Amino acid sequence: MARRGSYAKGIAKREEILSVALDLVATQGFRRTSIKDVADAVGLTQAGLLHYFDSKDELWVAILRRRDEHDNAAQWDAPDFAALLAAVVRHNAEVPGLVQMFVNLSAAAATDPEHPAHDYFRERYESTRSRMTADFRTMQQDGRLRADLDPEELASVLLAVSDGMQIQWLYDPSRDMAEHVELVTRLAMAQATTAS
Amino acid sequence: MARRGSYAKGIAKREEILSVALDLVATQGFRRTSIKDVADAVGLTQAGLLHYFDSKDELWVAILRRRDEHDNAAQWDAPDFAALLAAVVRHNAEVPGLVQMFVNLSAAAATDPEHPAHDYFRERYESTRSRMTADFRTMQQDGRLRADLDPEELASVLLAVSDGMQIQWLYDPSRDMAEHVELVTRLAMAQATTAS
DNA sequence: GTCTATAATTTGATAGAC
DNA sequence: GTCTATCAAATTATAGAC
Repeated sequence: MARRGSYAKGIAKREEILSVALDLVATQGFRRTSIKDVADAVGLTQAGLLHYFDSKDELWVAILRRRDEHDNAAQWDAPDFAALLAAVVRHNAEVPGLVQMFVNLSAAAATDPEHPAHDYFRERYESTRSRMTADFRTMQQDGRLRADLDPEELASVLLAVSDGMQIQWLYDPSRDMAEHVELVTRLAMAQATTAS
Repeated sequence: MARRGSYAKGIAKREEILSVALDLVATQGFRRTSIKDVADAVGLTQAGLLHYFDSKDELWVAILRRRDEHDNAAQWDAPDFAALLAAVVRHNAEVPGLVQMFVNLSAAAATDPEHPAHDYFRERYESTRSRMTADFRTMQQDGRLRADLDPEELASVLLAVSDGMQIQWLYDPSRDMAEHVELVTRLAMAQATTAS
């Protein structure tokens, strides 16, 4: 079934583009990667590639969205929320292309409301912050999290640490992003006596 | 003295360019501001403006450097380091052009070693981190800072929170950057019982 | 010190054929 | 679904005159 017209092929090609683009970004840098580079790498012309994505930025956003889906679907064997966040961040270090893309796009879209990724990021910050906030409230009721912290503020802070460490990591890959995130979660935990 | 050739005038014009550029960025957004826009605003042609700066990115970096100088020279009536950092961050909210510039350039330069601002940022992260680290060591000796924290890690984290909150603030200006930074410093202080 | 004029790309996007 | 051809185009950067 579905022999020609080949609906499935289109989907597969789209997927291929997404992962090849990601590799290219990781290899030659986000800003040095043009839509034409990606097209060449998947054996298409630039115009051919734009058949799959409306614009360059739409392509980048599609990659970010796919990452979100994977992250949400993944089983992060994490005992608690702090560990989960650290696990995600730790995983990011394995995908430098995504980090580059995230850092650059979130900055570009932040200062331009017309940017194709603006809404994506605004909504992403809002939704992850509110999801984390809810988790933190529960943890406070369970006595696992310090009661004197504002849950929403803490959520913001953790997102900020994670974003900020990505930048520092890009300048100096020897810095351990996950470890720094864990430092903050440790401080936020109840009876945080800290184990080194 | 110095009537013609007018050395002083060149300096003044340069200063004028720097501050007009900053205003433009704050008004119309970093990515929407071209070198020609700045030239128009100061009554120069684009080529005329490039007499003062070697390239567009050099102009941006010059603005950032000037900010650093001012910040370092300023008297931030701050009792301790935590308050100082918060004061700087709080001040940033008054200069949206600088925040936009910082966020965009630090991201762009992070993923491109050839970027004119790459070295500036790498060195800036390194030097501020090490200065903060030294401060924290002293504070630990004085018993003002929790002894179980790695001073350098804490320094990284605070820079990260500050950078990360700038991004969130650009997406949602109602979030208070300084307050979030203070949350972390509070947690790091010795006997952090927190006052709301 | 400032301008005119122009180069030099690069790169993203569209129209229409196959 | 993919290509050819072409546009749009915006900038940045440079050479050389005044």
